[in-house]
Amino acid sequence: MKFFDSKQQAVVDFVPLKPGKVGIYVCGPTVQSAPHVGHLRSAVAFDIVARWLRIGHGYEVKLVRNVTDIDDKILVNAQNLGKDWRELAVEVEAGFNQVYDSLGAGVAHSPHATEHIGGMIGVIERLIERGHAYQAENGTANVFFDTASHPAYGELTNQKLENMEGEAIGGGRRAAHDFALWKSAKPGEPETASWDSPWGKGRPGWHIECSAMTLAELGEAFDIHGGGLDLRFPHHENELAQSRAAGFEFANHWMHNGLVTVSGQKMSKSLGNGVSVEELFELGNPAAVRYWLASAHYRSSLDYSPTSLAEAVSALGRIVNFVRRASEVAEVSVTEMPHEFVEAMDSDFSVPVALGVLHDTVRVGNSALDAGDKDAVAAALGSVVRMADVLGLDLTSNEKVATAETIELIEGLIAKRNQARADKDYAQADLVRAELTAMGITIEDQAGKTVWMWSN
RNA sequence: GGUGGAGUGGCUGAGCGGCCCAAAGCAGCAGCCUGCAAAGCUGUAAAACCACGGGUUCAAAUCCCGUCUCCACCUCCA
Repeated sequence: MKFFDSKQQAVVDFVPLKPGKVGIYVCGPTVQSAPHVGHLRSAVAFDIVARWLRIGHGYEVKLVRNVTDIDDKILVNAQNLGKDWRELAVEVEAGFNQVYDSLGAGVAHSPHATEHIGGMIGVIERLIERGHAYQAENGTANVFFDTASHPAYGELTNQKLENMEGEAIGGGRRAAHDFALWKSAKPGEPETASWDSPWGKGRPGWHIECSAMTLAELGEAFDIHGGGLDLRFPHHENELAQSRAAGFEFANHWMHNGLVTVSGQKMSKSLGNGVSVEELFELGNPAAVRYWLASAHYRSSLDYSPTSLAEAVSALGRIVNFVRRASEVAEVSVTEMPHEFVEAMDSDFSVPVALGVLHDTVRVGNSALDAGDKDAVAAALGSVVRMADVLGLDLTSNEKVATAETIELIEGLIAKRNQARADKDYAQADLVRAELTAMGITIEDQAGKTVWMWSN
């Protein structure tokens, strides 16, 4: 299989460093405030990558997504809310996890920055020993990475130091592009937000967290480092520089997912055009949201609009409907995935193409249903279920989950309507149907029976 | 100033030298099915002349050159 390596800027054949095993590290959220759509896109994109490597290739995949739980913004937001920063971090993280889980994009390994302070100090010490980092000469505990000492700096984003805009020199920084590895504790900050280090009390810089956590979770060399396109610079560039300067192989490949836009513009906190997760879930169930998030290639930008989400709801509904109908006449059998699907996934995770194949299979299956060809139905069903599994689409999301009383009520209404139909009292039948519709229920008259499901 | 990416039907969105008189989904129209619907099937319209102008090639949406427009990154951001 091949995918686009965003460091090499080329499509490459993927060969795991260790046969049969794949290590992936994806930059997770800074738990400062509630998740927005961009976080979801990244999570779903890399979840699909991991699923495909597992299901499609049988690799043993370790997918790590970190949690940055100490950061300037967490401290500021906590202070504004009048609560302990650690409490805020825990709360926000719980919110993230709930959303990730509902989308089927939860992760088994989620190291926290605050659990790896020791490892970060270790990497920093190593960098100082090797002459790639220095403590600020202004008497603070600040430690900076010395970009001038690392000629490869800029290799990830193909930039030259002299062309880059830099920060103002200050705080003991020697050069504009040197970045903080360790940040000195400042007066007024909570005591709990600083740790002892050889350079004095302080906390880690953002980039060093990931270098230390990849090392702890995946070792000195691992297969894929992923994250949103907006993290390429400076975050990933700096991570790479640190880890390489410290003598580690680091990531063999890099993958970056495209951003979510609104009317063509990047969705971000700073622009204030964020669409909340709640808003999304009002328009579609989690499976439909996932479908939508996957509906554009992971490297393209994905433009948000209520309409595009509504289309995802309909498109997914088509798949769900097929599986529901097919399941009534056939068992899910273990079936091969269509070649076209496999090829699509193998060529840079072309999910949009894969979805096209999935829909083609659904249409074939629907035709088989109409023709009463049970073998063909079973084949299509098995195939669709497997493909949906690869993409992590939950096809049961509008199954009849309801209390016994509700079910009884619904079935009573359906019986009432069917009696009216039998009596040819269609006005009455339509009234009952309207009642059901108002309850959020859609019904389908099939040969000899009427089935119901939740609308949407 | 530097580094990348993108412009394809009404909408979303694939394709990236010949299988493209361009996938799939959504939306539309007609027929079948239905008491009517829903779901589904079948068929189908529109100038999709693939941003624009040149070029290469037997062959270009796909390659090259130029132009325009848009986006991202170079400050925190998935």
